[in-house]
Amino acid sequence: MDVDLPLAPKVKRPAGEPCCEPVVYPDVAREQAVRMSLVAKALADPVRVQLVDVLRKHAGKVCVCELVPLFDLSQPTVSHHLKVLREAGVVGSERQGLWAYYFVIPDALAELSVWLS
Amino acid sequence: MDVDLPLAPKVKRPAGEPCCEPVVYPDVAREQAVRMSLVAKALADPVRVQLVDVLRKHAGKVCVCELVPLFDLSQPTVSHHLKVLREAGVVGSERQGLWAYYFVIPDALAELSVWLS
DNA sequence: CTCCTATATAGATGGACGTCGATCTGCCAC
DNA sequence: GTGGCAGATCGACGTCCATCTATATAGGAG
Repeated sequence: MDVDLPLAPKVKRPAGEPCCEPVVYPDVAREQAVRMSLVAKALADPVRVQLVDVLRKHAGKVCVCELVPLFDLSQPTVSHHLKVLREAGVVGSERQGLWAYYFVIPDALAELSVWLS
Repeated sequence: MDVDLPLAPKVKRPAGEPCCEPVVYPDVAREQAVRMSLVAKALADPVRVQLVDVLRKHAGKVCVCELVPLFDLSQPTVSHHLKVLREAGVVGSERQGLWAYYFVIPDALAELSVWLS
């Protein structure tokens, strides 16, 4: 019962190699990482990337009736992807009579863009 | 049976508004959208964003044993996230004895970064 | 060889995602 | 009012994802 139990961590390195230097990681981005991962998740589908691409290249509002025939998808599916982008703050929408128009919100992509470059 | 079925599309516009102008969308990016969405999916988790952030700020190889204690996650979960990043081509790995070192592959983020800016 | 350590893999589980058809909501024309 | 149209929402289905525990692999120490 009173034997020496080998419980001490001891951190025995197999050789004299340092491996884990005591480098400090100041955790630069916790909330920032959450924000950027949400934008990345909104872009984690090729359809949504193409939707944003079309909206950005148009530099103005684009009617949904123009977006739907661009894809081999049903209208509800395209509407769902637009909703995902809108809830991520990447695009905005506006109704005019029967039609709905979507546009990009450039600031939403800025943080991720800066971090990537 | 021989009545006039109202099958003609007719595209009746509620008013004289144009709505859908005949703008051509040259489908700038189909495979490109797939590639970028795969990179975005790899970044669609805050843990993976922070992993890439740490690796980029270090500008060299970082041992896994340094990455695991940065998160409140089990070691297999961190290993899983590193695998996701590696399969997306965002990071690379290298074994030295017992330890494994990970590093960023900058070119993987270039396409998405350029497109975002 | 045996023990220990660092990492990867396997299997399970609860939850989220992409897609569809069907339906609902407004709006315009008549 | 009725009818029709654009778009959004709902419910369901199959698949993928993030996490865990448990186990496997592989290399060094003794």
